[in-house]
Amino acid sequence: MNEHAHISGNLSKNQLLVMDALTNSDGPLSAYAILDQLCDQGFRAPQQVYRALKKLVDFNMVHRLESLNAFVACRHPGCEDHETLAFMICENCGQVSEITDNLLSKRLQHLAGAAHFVLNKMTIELRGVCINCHAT
Amino acid sequence: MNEHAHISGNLSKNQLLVMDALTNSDGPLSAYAILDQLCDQGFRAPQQVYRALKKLVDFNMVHRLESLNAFVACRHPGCEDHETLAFMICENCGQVSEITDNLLSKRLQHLAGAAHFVLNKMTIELRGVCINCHAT
DNA sequence: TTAAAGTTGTTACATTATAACATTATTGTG
DNA sequence: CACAATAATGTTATAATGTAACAACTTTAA
Repeated sequence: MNEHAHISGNLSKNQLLVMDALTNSDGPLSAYAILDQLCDQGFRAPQQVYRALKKLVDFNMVHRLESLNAFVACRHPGCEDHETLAFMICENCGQVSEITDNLLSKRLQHLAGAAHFVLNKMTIELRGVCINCHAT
Repeated sequence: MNEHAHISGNLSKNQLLVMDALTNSDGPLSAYAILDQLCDQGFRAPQQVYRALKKLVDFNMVHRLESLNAFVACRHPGCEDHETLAFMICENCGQVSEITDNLLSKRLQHLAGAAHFVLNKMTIELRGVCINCHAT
């Protein structure tokens, strides 16, 4: 699989099945929830899900939400040119929205730089209640 | 247990044992690593650890690192008046340092506010290599 | 064509976390 | 003090999440 694998036509069978499950879901899914859904398509063991997820995360088509132990399809507009930085996760309805913000990114890089800390990865997850769920 | 429980004299026996284990550790510990350490003191089941951890996290004496599934004693200077916002986690030595930064905090609140998202909790974890570990 | 890399299937196991129930200890109030 | 309410503890069992390891098959590229 080459560096253009993020075009879904290049995905393997299992990768495509897992990607579809996530894309068709309203919100994040756990690996085992995906496994349950894909039993009909022949999935039998968690490895089949985890292996596909690993690739999809590598391809930046799927994000892992650390605070939920769950995975979500990338829904950021313009999936090619962005770097998703943060997530807002509604604790009521489960909806996840992605944040790309240059000021935030710069500030975090500054803080790391000031500490001479070489950044590999940033995990930023905001938990709360989305606009639809606190409509009074 | 009242709102002054974060004074360690007010901790229960198990809470104190778990707190000591974390305080004496170089870096974060998993719940089961704590359990192993405390077998000598009579700990037998994970619940004993998880229950103490829950309280210590409530008291803001311990932080949970979502990206590690591990716990770390609060080492932020001036443990009374701060709100730890973020963590830098060295993937080489395991050291964790805490970040309190007003600009970062304000930016995140602004982003949430702009989306009319009511913030409950922020999880910000920076993974990388600390200054001691990339000394060339 | 054939070696390398990628993908799949499968069994077993490791790690992390919670449910549920019974009991004991501590605290605040009349 | 009595005693109700709250907090803490001990324990067994189970749920949920994630990996190791091995064997086979498929695709890719020289």
